[in-house]
Amino acid sequence: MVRTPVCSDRSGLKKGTWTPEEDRKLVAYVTRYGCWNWRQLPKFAGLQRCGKSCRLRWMNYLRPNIKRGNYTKEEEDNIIKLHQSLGNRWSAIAAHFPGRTDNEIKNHWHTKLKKRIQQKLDNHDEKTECSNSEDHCPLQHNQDTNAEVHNNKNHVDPILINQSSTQIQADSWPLSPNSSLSDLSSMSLDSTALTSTNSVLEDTSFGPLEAHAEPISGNFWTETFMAENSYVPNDIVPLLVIEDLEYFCPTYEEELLSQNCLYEEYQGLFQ
DNA sequence: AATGAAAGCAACCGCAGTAGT
DNA sequence: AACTACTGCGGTTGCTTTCAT
Repeated sequence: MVRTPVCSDRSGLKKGTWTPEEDRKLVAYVTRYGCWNWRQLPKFAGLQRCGKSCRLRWMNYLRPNIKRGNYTKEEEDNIIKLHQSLGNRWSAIAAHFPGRTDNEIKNHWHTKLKKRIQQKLDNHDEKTECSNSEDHCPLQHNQDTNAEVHNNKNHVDPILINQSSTQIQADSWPLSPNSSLSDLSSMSLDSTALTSTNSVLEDTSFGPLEAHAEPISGNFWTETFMAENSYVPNDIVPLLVIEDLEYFCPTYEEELLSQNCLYEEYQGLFQ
């Protein structure tokens, strides 16, 4: 059996920037059916994309609760600390920052933080002229040890051992790979995602997926929801799950209306 | 206003890890 | 144990935007 490439142009798959229409289709599909198989998903969602591309788009931009930009000083300091201890393990670093993606943190590191550190190093070198003793260059020393740490998968993150920062709560904030429907009510929506989500209301264009998708039932949504949304704030869970199982998606249109209602309710909680 | 350089960012690619058979 | 199918990760690319001249 020959494995077909996950990403291939031979079948005319599209590459490059995602259009709002593609976003809408992806959000609509994942919102309704979840990510049961990324490789098959584009076919059923009506997308001329490879599964990998769909996954990336969802994970980095369309997934609910994504935070974009506006890094706080505390976040940046923590990224630097974590990078010193974890090296380039961006997903591990991102796990400490709810709503941040590994890709964005990686980009932020390369475009901002790395330069900042380099400047500090340069300044430090100028002031101390510590060219021959690493004992006098602790930051440099830390960077030098990164490779060693990076190569040791069993390395225990010292920051995790004695973690006092509220920003860093690896256990309580795993970066869920599969946030779904219910998170829509708690997400900090970027404009694209919001547009896409709202547009879902009008999208009934899925074709052959019906044959493959799970029927929408309480179990389907409950199980998916509970499994995939461990980081939904506790006070939202009852609103979304316990009280609203019936209310939750008895039909597609009602489901989508529910999302909007829940989103509005959630917004109301914080006003 | 035009243009080239630099910075920022979204997306792609290839590899590693893992589950299933 | 060997192989396939799939997911996830990190490195990298290249397009777009911003800035400087």
